[in-house]
Amino acid sequence: LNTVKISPRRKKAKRASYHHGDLRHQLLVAAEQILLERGIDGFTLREAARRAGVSPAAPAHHFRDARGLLTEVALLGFREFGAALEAADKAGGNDPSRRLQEQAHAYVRFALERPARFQLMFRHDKHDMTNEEFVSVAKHSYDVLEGAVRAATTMPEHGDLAPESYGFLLAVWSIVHGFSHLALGGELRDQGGGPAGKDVILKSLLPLMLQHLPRPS
Amino acid sequence: LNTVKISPRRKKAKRASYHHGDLRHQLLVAAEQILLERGIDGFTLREAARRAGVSPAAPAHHFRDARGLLTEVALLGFREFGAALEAADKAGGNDPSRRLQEQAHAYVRFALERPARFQLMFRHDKHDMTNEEFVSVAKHSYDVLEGAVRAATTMPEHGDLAPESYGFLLAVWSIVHGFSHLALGGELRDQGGGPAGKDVILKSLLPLMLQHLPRPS
DNA sequence: TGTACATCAGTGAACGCGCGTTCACTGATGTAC
DNA sequence: TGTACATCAGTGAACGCGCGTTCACTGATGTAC
Repeated sequence: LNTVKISPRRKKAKRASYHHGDLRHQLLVAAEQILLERGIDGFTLREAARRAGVSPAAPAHHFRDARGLLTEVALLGFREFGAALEAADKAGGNDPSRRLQEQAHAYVRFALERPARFQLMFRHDKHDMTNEEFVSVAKHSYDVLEGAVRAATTMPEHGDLAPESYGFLLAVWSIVHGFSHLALGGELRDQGGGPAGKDVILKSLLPLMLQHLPRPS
Repeated sequence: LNTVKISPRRKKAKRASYHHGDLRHQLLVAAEQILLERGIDGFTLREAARRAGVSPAAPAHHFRDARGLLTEVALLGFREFGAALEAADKAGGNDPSRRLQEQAHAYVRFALERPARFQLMFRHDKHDMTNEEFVSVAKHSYDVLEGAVRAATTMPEHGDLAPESYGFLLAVWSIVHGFSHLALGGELRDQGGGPAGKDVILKSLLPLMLQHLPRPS
């Protein structure tokens, strides 16, 4: 009892052992906080180490380098993103149009709720594109969206996409991606008047926008 | 004659005078080259000075600091961008739908032809938002787009935008903005198969996408 | 047309900064017997 | 249950780097008379 209480080297909550035990995870958490607070270019490996309460050399035992850590954050982002799209797709039931609407909504919701991850996910200069797992997880998100577009345009599940379907896919992808970027970039802050917060935009304007994207024939 | 030819301090083409004479402009040119080659985060003021053949302290006589230079680049970008949108709008004649299509096309074309400017223009963390001229020039581009949307949705030229019109505006803006970002981010490189270069996308897919954005009522 | 002088637009050396990464190290943990 | 030893996951000091910016300076240019 006493030895525990008097044990040296406790600063805050206390770490029972010399080894951190959870450092890898905590570095990822710290990275995401930094991305949020300072933006992607404000990220530094040293700051992540600082927040995890560890020396600047410690992260090297868990990630090859700074880029390796960010790649992992982006990978986790795409995992969650893909899962969100899949869940939305399921929520759309058998109606291809609803599946698409749900996915579009989920896409924007993810971007607004996890801005740090979302923006990092598409900053290819910040991660390691030779990481096969990352590439494949990212591809999967794309496939989920493509699946709903195939259904909406009555295409078979495999084989080349017809040009019209590809155009349609691009239209949907562009609109949700563009809206997400505009919103995160603060581009919509001024215009539009009214009491519009992000929720209002999501709940009333997104459906309005999607009205303009009926599925072809 | 002789004095000119033998004049010292000529390195390459020759500068007749001690003063540079065109430094401000050349710094802007150099900045844009750097943005192109190294991306926005690869820009440094010293590198711009280096390319202009001048000491690192020289730029301070023309721009407050590094951010000031980038703000100027972005401002020039928005000027050209706004002009391109206006020209496209005029090219659409009296047909609101065509005016919109032309503007959308011009939007994407600008992004693909001037990627450095375009990406910088929307990176608010890199420029000085207290610069009134910058803000007003940026606003003007938005107004040009809004004008065509008003016409397309039979709204008066002034006064608040109806919610449906605003949704429509957001849809058009999002789609061209999103497409531009996806293309510049290399997101469309792999998928889609076929011989698709950027031109193909622009000429065949953009119209396809816009088909899905008929004007309301 | 000259001349005195103010201003302009450069130089180059120096500053302090925080960064990513490397290095030799060491105490803690896990494993084989 | 002990013990010997390999491996793991940290430390902390140090490295070299390029950056933005400041400073005192100076030669070139423009202006007033």
